[in-house]
Amino acid sequence: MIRLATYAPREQPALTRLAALAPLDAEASVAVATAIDHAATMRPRAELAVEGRRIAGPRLIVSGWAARTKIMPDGRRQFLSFLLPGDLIGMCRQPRPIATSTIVALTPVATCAAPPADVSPWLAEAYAMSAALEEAYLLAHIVRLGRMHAQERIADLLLELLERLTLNGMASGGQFEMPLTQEMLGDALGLTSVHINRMLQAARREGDIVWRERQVELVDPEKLAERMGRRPMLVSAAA
Amino acid sequence: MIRLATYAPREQPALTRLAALAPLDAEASVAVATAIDHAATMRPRAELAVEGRRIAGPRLIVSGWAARTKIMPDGRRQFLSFLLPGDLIGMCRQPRPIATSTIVALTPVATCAAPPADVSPWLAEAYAMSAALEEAYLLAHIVRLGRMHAQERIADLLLELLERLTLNGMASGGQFEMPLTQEMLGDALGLTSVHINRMLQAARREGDIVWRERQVELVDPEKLAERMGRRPMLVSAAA
DNA sequence: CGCTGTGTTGAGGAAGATCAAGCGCCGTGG
DNA sequence: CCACGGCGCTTGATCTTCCTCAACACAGCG
Repeated sequence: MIRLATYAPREQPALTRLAALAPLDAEASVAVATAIDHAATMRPRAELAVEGRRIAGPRLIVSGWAARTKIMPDGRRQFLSFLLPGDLIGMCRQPRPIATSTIVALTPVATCAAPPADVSPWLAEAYAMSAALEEAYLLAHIVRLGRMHAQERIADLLLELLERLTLNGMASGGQFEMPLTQEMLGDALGLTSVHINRMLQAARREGDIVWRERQVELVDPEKLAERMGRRPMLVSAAA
Repeated sequence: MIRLATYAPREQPALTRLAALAPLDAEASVAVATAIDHAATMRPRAELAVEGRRIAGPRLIVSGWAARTKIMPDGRRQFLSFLLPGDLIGMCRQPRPIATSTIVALTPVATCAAPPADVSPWLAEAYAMSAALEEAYLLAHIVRLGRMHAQERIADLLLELLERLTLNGMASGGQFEMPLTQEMLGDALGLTSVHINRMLQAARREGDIVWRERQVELVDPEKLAERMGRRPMLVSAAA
């Protein structure tokens, strides 16, 4: 299902992801690769976009993790989604390039200008797939928050992250590097970090996940996904 | 803020909304009005779209309420969003017209084919605004589910509905007709109908809302919005 | 060396779920 | 015409999940 095009070396997650979303031709691959060469990096906690403010232009995440966030007047914070290498930001086809949410870097993040879609129809296709996936993940997040218990929320989110990181080549064998703190996980899942901690311990005790030294392993992703009634997004989006 | 164009009679909420999103010219107004004349109606519980299945084409809600839903294998149900007169469905600019979620009619619903965007640049503009608003409401819903208490969720959702129904002319003076049952409200807000019931009573006791005979009145929407740190979506989207 | 951020643990409390029952309303069918 | 059943709303009792507050261990880092 996940195909690696000739021009998508494993070493470059952003290119790997786009090539997996659509079979990029040479023009597209070169455009993306050269764009990546001109990436700029930001520190953790830096804001890649601010809600209500104009966006410079569409950008591509080259490395690092970021999150779209909303902060309530009393300080409560909610992560709307995570942004991983290969994800696009500010791709509104709208005339008004206004950010609908604030985006904050969770780790050191490198981004580059996203090559315009008219470089190649395949690149445009990849962008379209990316946008469709993004919406699908937003909807999945609503279900998580609305109808899942703490343990389910955690498992479901980790499965999503595994899926996405597998797509861009940053995960394999159910294992990936996890830069998120338990507090960040809580802010994404509508829970407190204390509760996240306890539920993670339970999951570890039950042998579902192994988590040490910033490395997460989902012991049996298929079984876990089955238990949650989860299907891979790409299948449903591309079917 | 909400302007009524010459061609948007109060009697037609769908047209009213589109005209409020962008100043429609005669071509656009006529196209929409004639499309509305060919609306088809469906019964409650009928499905306007099914997740993973192809969509016939973009459609415009003419009257009635619908909801995007996800149902988990064990029967848990989550409403992703509500669809009101003037809302569009199936407007994916994607090559693949696949529904990302199931849409079910909550009341008798009339829909018509959405006039193509190239009828008029103003109509295209209205569609773009509509899409931007839809995303903004999705994000707001995530915050509701993730970080708000039951009472806040209810108040916030009612404020959103008031805002949207005011935009299409179906509400005035903080008052509108409410076809949703308490169970539907629960399915949208990630709560049980029992708890919705109790929280509604509390809100009534405190004088925040009046709800009888399918009519909802938010006694002081501005104060309520202030208390929740809520701003009108259109302002932030169009600023 | 103290500081800050992250993970961990405990005790107690509050929000919301679950289970169960009853009520009023309305459409349907005898 | 009335009995019936279904649906939506309401209420009570009880239980679970998750939060809050607090403290402490540990590591990296200036």
